[in-house]
Amino acid sequence: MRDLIVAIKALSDETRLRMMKLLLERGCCVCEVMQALEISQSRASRNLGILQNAGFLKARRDRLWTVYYIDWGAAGHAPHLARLLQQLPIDDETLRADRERLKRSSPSGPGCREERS
Amino acid sequence: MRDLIVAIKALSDETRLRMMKLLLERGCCVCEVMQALEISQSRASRNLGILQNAGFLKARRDRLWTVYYIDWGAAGHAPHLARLLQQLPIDDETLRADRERLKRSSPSGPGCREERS
DNA sequence: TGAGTATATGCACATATCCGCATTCAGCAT
DNA sequence: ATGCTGAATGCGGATATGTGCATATACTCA
Repeated sequence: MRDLIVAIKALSDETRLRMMKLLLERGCCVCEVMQALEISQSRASRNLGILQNAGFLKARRDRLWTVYYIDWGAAGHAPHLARLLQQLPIDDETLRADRERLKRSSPSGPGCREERS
Repeated sequence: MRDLIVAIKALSDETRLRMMKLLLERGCCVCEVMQALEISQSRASRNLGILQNAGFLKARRDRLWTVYYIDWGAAGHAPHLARLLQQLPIDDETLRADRERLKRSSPSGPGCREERS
């Protein structure tokens, strides 16, 4: 039960829920996530780590970047929850904006190589 | 999205997860829940209230007792999550013990006095 | 090698969560 | 009305969580 609670708790935060909805579309590196959600680097990294630790994500290195993506083959309940989340129709303006910014972002886009204000 | 987060957060606690698994079997009054989970009255009442507020439960008064039960017709995402939780096979000793104590409990156990109609 | 870039992490702090205790509230019976 | 019982709640304190800042780490490339 402990792992189930860890998984649910990981989803019970707005930042991480937005991350999951984003990553359910496609894998992203940390800088893409921080651009899409307009959050700080440490916040992005930390919360991605929590999702990974809960069994939702895996990390793969691609040159300079660490790409996080849904771990559909993980043990435990995380994949079940991820699929539910994927099927759940959530009508939300924030999520739409995140998705929109993700399209415009890239691993080498502004915010990755350059500093933001 | 706010209501979804409230719902998920409600499930992200061990006490409340145990309550949900119990109530997915049958409706219970507060004193049955506190007996089955072996928790204090205030703890039971408070957490049942949180689950109700999140859209998972409804309360009905039956003479002296307040019976909580799953609200399958609730608006929002709670019923979806409840169904997932119901279908999720969780192999856990604590949950088994809770179920066992529930069978032995009644609204007239220690803390409750009378038989139920 | 050393500079540069993406990501991770230690720390401090504000806020949120959970609980027990005691009290209060609400319904039933006499 | 009074008394009894089940349930809800205000309060205080311990613990957990989320964040920014600064720094450390890991990796790439010249």
